[in-house]
Amino acid sequence: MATEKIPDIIIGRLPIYLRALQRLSDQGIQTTSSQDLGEIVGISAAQIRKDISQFGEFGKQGTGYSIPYLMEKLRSILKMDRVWDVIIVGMGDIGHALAHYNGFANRGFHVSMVFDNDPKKIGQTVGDFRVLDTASMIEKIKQHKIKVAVLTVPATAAQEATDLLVKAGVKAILNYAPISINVPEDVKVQYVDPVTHLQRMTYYL
Amino acid sequence: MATEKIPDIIIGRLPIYLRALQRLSDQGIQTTSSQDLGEIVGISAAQIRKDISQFGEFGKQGTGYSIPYLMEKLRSILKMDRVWDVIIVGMGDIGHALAHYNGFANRGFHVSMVFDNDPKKIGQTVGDFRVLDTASMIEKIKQHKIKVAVLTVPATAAQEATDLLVKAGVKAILNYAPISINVPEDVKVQYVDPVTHLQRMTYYL
DNA sequence: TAGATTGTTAATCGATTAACAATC
DNA sequence: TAGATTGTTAATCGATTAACAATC
Repeated sequence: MATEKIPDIIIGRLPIYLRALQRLSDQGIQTTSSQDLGEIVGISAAQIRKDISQFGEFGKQGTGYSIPYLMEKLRSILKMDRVWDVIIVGMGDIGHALAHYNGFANRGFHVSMVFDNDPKKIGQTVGDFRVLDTASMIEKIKQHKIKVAVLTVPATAAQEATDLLVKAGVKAILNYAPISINVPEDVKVQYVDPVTHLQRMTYYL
Repeated sequence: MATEKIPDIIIGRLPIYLRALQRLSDQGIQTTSSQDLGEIVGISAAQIRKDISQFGEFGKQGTGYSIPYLMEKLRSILKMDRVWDVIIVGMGDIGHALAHYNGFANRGFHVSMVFDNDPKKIGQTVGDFRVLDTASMIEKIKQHKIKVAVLTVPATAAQEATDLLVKAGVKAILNYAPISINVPEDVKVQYVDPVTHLQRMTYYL
């Protein structure tokens, strides 16, 4: 164990472990090993053990890891021992789909508001939400102390929307717009662009 | 230059460069440097030069890279000098959103068919598509020689659908189901799971 | 020419793997 | 106890960065 700085690449694997553990847990399985887990997620057993051991000794020699215990630890490490309020910015098709997505609730996130700047969309209902005006976004974010946002605006609007989010105090942005966005160092961004992901694979075809 | 095996991590950055170049090109810009490009995408200039130089000498000392020329080269490397037919499997909210997404066409992908196994959805119209029965999927994939699929089924159906895709000859799967899927070595998978991506960031909050 | 920027080398830094003592 | 599996070390492997000669 060592609580120095943990590489980002390790942090990136923890949610994958957690997801697999949740799945095993749903199947009523109580215990797993680095070997088992590795086969499920496609990562070597040695790496899984090394990753987990960065945070403590959560396993037992001979028997492996208690799934509920390891999940609790991983959740706590990832700050998933609470529910995070999230906003969705941009009510196009993807924004709609995410507003309806029921996979957030039981995995630690709660969509609390959705925004758009199109007068035709503002005030309309999407799923359980009324679409709010982007003009009021900074205020609303500050009011609710929102730290996490999902960006589903067109590429042309992405940087402008990002700047608003940053100004309001958002520290984590999941960006569905197909463009790189610039943020201060203390703001994290993750990119979801179907085309970019597809292009990563066509090289090998 | 060296045409040995190129690391996957480099291949993964090329689509990001390409996307940024497209954007510069749309703005009428003809030339860029590793410095410029690096600032846009948040990657060091040295790394960009090194990545690009794996494939040839595409720049000019003193002036940098011709954007049209570099784009052409990157497209060719990524096999984006053609249009790839893609199918979407699973017509839930995300499948719907992707079926309507107009960002595929001008970036090298063409959605050719969409599938679902729900009798209520089969035969219905989604965007420009008629929803086809998953039961006919293997046959249709073989017939059209489809190599690329987008998987937007529920987690519980993901492995089964994957097995069908693999059996039919699909070699690249963009998986939106929140679960790790197992495929043979010669099949590539990219994962898109909003929750996993969000959890990668909450650690830092 | 002078200035700018590439492509590439060598050095550094970081991540992964293999192996095994410890121990449940 | 015997078998299994962890946590950790050392070795290997790979990626990034800094620096600069080459050259446009």
